[in-house]
Amino acid sequence: MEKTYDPKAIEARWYAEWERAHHFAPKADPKAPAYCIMLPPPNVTGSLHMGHAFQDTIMDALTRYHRMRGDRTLWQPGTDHAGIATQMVVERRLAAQGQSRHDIGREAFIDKVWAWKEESGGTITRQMRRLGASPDWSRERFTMDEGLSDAVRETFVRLFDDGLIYRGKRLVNWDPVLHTAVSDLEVISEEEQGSMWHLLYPLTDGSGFLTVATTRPETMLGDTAVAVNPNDERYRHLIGKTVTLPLVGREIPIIGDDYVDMAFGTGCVKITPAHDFNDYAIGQRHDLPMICVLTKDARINDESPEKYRGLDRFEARDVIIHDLKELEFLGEIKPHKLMVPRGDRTGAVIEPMLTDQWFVDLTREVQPDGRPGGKTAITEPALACVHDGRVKFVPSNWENTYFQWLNNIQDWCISRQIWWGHRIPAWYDGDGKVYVARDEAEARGKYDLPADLALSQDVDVLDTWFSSALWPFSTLGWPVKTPELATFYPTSVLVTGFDIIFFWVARMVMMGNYFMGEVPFREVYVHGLVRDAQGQKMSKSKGNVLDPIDLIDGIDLESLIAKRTSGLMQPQMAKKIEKDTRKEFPDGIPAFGTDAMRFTFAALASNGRDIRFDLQRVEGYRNFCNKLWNASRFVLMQCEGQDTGLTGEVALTLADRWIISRLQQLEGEVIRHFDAYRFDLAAQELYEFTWNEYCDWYLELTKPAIKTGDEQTQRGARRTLVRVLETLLRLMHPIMPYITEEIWQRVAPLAGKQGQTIMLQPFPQPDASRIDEGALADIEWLKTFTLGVRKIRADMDIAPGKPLPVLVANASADDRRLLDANGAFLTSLARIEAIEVLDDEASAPESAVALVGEMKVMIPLAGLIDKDAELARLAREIARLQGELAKAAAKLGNPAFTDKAPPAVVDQERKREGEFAAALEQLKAQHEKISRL
RNA sequence: GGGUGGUUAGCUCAGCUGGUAGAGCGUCGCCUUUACACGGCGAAUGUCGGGGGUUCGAGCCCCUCACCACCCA
Repeated sequence: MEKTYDPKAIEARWYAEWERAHHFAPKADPKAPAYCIMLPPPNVTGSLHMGHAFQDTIMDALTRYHRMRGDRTLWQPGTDHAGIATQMVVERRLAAQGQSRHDIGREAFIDKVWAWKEESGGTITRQMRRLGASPDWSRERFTMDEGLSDAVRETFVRLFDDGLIYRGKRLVNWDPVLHTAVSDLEVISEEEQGSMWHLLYPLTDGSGFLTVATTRPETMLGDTAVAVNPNDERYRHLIGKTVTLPLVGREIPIIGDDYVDMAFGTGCVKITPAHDFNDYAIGQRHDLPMICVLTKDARINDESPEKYRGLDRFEARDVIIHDLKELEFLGEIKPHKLMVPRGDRTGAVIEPMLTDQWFVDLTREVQPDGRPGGKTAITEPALACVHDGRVKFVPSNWENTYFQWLNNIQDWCISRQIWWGHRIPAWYDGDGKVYVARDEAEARGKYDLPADLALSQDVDVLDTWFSSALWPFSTLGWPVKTPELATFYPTSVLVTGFDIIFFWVARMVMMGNYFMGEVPFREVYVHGLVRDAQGQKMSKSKGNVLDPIDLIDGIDLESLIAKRTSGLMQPQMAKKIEKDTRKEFPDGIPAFGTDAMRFTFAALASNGRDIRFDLQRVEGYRNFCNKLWNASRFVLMQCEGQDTGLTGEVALTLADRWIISRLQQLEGEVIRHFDAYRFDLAAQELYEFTWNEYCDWYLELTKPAIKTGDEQTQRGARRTLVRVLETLLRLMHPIMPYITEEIWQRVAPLAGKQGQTIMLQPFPQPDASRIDEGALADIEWLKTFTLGVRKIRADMDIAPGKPLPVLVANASADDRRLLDANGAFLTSLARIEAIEVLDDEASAPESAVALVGEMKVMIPLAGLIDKDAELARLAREIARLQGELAKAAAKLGNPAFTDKAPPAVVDQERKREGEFAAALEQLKAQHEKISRL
C-alpha cells in the first residue's frame, strides 16, 4: 500500500467495477424483505449541487446498509423534465441565434428540447456516479418517458372522470415573462423596499373622501369596491355608500368586511378582485365584479382608460401617480417594506391574474351530483395517513408543517402555458366544449362524437409536479401491475429537504393514496439544507456555491473564481464574488476525495435545519481516511504472508478480548443510529472507535504482543487485527464505499472472508456473548496507568522517548494480577524501563506520583524531576479533587438526597466520595513529603 | 398576526427515558518513537441566552422574557 491515502487512485476503478457487475440491482430472493428508496428526481439537464450530494449520500448510505443487511434493496433513480426551467434554457439558446420558440413552432421547439436533453442530460447522473451512489441504473426513468407519460394521462383522465379535475377561471400566479401560470412553489416572496401610497377616493354624494392605502397603485384601475372593517367607528356609517373611482369614473361600493385590519394603513382597503388574492376572496364573498386590467405581459389592457393602455404596469404606476397628484387625489407617500413575489426562474414580479386553468379539486366536500369532492377523496386521506402513523415523519415535528399546509390547502393549479411537458389530454370542439380522454380516438368513442367533428387538443401542459407526484408508482410500472410494483410499493422511506414537504411530499401522498389505495412511503426522513460556512444559503447569484465534484477532485483558486463568476444574472457581482472567494479559499480547494466528503455529510446530518458546510470539517475527515488507510497498512504489514490464525489454536490477550468487546458495542450503536436516521451519531461512533480505540490503543497494544508474545499469542493478535478491521470496514462501508472496498479486498482474505465485493457482504451484527466485561475493566486500569505516567512525563518535561523506571506501591491483589499479566503492554505504551512492585512504601525514594485507584504509580525524582514542578502539579490535582469531593459530600450530606434518590445513584455517589477522599489523602501526603525535601 | 426551530468551549455542533457537561476544528507546550506530521503525547477552555417554577437533583420537564432564523398569512 501507498504510504498516503490517495482517493483518486481508487475511486474510478471500483465504481466501474460495481456497475459492470450489476451489484446495484435488487437481489432476486423473494423471501428477503423489500427495501426501496425513490430518488427525488433531479432536473434532467441540471447539475449536482451540495444539496444533492448531501441527500444522495444519505440515500446511498441507507441503500448500502439495507443491501448489506440482506434486504431486497432498490434505489430507484431517474430525472424529471423540469418544464419551465428546461424550456427557458432552450429558449435562451434559441434567442442567442435570434429566434423565438414562436418562430420555429411547437413541434420543432419540442424537438430542440429533446435534443438539448440528449446533449446535456447525463451530467447529473454522471456526477452521482462520482459520489459512489448505488441506485439501480438499469431502472432509470424520466418523467417524459412513454410509460410515465401513460401514467400521467391515466391519472388525469381518471381524476377528471371522478369529477376531481376541473377547468375554470381563477386567480393564479402569473409570470409575465414566461406567459404562464406558476405554482406557489415557483414564486419566491422577498421583502423589498417600496412605498405605501395614500389615494383619496371621493364619496359619490360629494360628502368627502375616503383615503385608501396601497402598495400597487396601478391596480386601482381594476378596483370594484372599497372595504372597511364593520367594527371601525371611523367608517362604519359609510358602508353601503359609494365612491367614484378617480381617473376611471366608476362608481364602486363601500363594503364592510372583517378581513380589513383597522390598524393597518388607513383602515380603508381598495379591492381589486382580479389582481390580488385577498381581494379575490373578498370579491367572492361580496359578489363583486372582477375587472382584469392587465395583458399577458403585464401591460394595461383595453378595459382601462385609453391614456394608460399599452403601458407596462410600472410605467402605468408612475403616470397614474402623476395624474392623481395633478387632480389632488394623492395623499401621503410613505416608504414601506413589502413582500414582493417574483418568479423563481425569471425574477419577474408575479401578477395575480384571472385566467382559465385546470385545477385538481382539493377543497370540496361533495360534488353537486353527490360524489365525494377533492377534500373528502384526496385531502382528508392524506391527512389521515399521517395522523394514524401509516406515514411517519423523521424528525416527527415536520408533521405539523404538513398538517398546517393541508389544512389550509387551495385547489392545485396544474396547467402551465408552456410547451415542454405532458400535454393536457383534453380536446375541444368548435364550441369550446371539452372532452377528456387518453387520446383523441378514445375521446371520440367515449363521448360518442362524429368522426368529422373537428377537435383540437388543449395547448397547455401539466405542472412538472403533477408527474413527480406519481413518481413512487409510475417508476415501478403503474398503470401496469408489474411485479416491481407489488414488491416495492409502498416504498420504505423518502429522503427529502423540508422545503418541498408541501409541494412534493404531500402531493405524492395524495396521489399514492388515491390511485394505489396505499401510502407511497412508510417514512419521510427530512434533512436540513446545506449552507455555506457563514450560514448563508448557497446560490449562484451570491457566488458562494461549492461544487461537490470540486471537493472530491480539488480545484485551484483561479478556476474556482472563473466558475463562480461566469454566467451570472448580475455581472456586477463578479468583483465582490472574486474578492470573497480569494479570501475564503486563498489556495483553492484541495482534493479530499469522495469518501471524506460523504463522511462529512453523514457527520453533519443531525436533526437541525441548517447545515453549515465547513471545509475544515472535510479536511478533518480526509485525515480520518488517511488514518484508516495507515492503520490498515500497519495491519497488512503485520499480517500479510503471516499466519493470521484462520485455523488452529490461538491465544487472545487482554487487548484482543477488549477490542472484540468494544467492537460488539460499536456494532450495536451503529445499527441503532442508522435505524434512527442519526447518521451524525453513527459517524461519530465510527470515528471515535477507529481513531481513539482501534488506532490509539489497540494497535499499540498489539505491538508488544506480536514482538514478544509466543506463537499462539501472535496468531491471536494477528487474527484479531484483521478480523476487527474487516468488520470495521463493513460497518463503515455504507458511508465510505470506496476506501472500505479498496482495503477490504486486501484484508478480507486474511480474515478468512471471500467475496467479490464488500458491498454485498453481511452488515456486522453484535454478539453479546463476546462482550468481556472483565476485559473492558482491565483495559480501563491499563489506560489509567499509562495516562498517569504520560502525564507525569509531560508535566515534568521528560523526553517522550526516555524510558522511565517505575515503582508501584499500595497495590491490591487485583493490581498485582494486572501488573503481572500486562507488564509488556505497560512498558511499551508508557515507555517504561522496568516496573518494581514495592511491598513497603516507606522504602521508596522521592517520586512523582500518579494514582490508579488506590495504587500509587511512582516515578523516582532522582535526576529527572523538578521538585517545584511536581509540587505545582500535585497542588492542581489536589484542588480539583477537593472540588469534586466537596460536591459529592454536599450531596450525600443532604438527607433528602439519600432518602429519595434511587439507591443505585446514592451508592454511586458514595463510591465516588470514597475515591476522591482516598486519592486526596494520598496526594496530600505526597505533597507534604516532597515539600519537605 | 399565526406557526416552527434555535440560543451549550474561540468556531461548528452532539448531549438518547432528568443522575460526574462532550466531540471535531482552532489554540498552547513537547516530540521526526519503524502504520500515519493528513501524525504522536500532553494541556487549557463553559453562569448550558435571562428570570422563575417542579424535583433529593434540571443543559434536558413546566412557565415567562429576550434575541436569531425559517415557514405561512
